[in-house]
Amino acid sequence: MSKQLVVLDTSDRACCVPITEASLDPGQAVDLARMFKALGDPIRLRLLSRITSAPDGEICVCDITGDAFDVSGPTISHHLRVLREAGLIEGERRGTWVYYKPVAANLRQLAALLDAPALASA
Amino acid sequence: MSKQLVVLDTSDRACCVPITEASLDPGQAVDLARMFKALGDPIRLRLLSRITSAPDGEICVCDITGDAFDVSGPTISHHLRVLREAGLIEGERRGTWVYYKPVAANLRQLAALLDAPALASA
DNA sequence: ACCCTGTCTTGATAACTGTCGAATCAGAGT
DNA sequence: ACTCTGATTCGACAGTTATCAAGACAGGGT
Repeated sequence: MSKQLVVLDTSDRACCVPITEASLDPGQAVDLARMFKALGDPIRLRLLSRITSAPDGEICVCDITGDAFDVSGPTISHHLRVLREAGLIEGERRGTWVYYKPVAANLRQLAALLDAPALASA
Repeated sequence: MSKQLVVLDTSDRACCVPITEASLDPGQAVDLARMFKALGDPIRLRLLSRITSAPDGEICVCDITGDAFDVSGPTISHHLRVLREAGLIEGERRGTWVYYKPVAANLRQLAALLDAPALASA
């Protein structure tokens, strides 16, 4: 269960090249789009923000459920699953609680793709 | 017609702060999510790549329709509209043809949000 | 063995999205 | 005016997604 995208980076340099540099390979675009799509929801964006900004580098689900998020527990769980299957976070159960932490490599890959020095003048 | 997100940046510093730094404001999350969602489709990602990597900084729709994209004209048009309404590109008609170019400020804002130095160790 | 709390899965439903064909609009050139 | 080409909008349909309530699973404590 729990298929999970790890780092893509198949052809050593294909990853981490800004979109300004060349037309995106169709196959790569699918994987990248899955990650961006996972970010394309306000609740997931806030969840990821909470996770990445956690002091210990990880956060307990118990600290987000029923909090400022006005959605039910299952819905939170669903969004965490989407983020996890997109490869943006990863979770681990420790006793009663489940902890999530970001997958930095993939987050940085997205940032690099959008970081467009050639666009500085627009 | 054609509502279009320009730069968000309402509270001078709210923009461009990495998600690692603080929990995202719910209102901001909505606007940011709309941009990420626009990137969350392989065809749109490839379209944006073509637009941002165009030599002249802009590209004619006539150069993408019926090209390597195996979707119909109306579908291309639909995706361009989504990108435009998200504030990632902007279009202009010149005579018979329509040209699109990226909105660099908003693209850079997304990159900055994901650029997470604090995550370097993961 | 039993419950209790935390988290996830299932099943259902309403809303949204991607896609196409057909129709429409915008300009340019006879 | 008419037509031709490029681009968009409209209407419809299949597939996907967000959400919740109800139920299931995992571990810890009594």
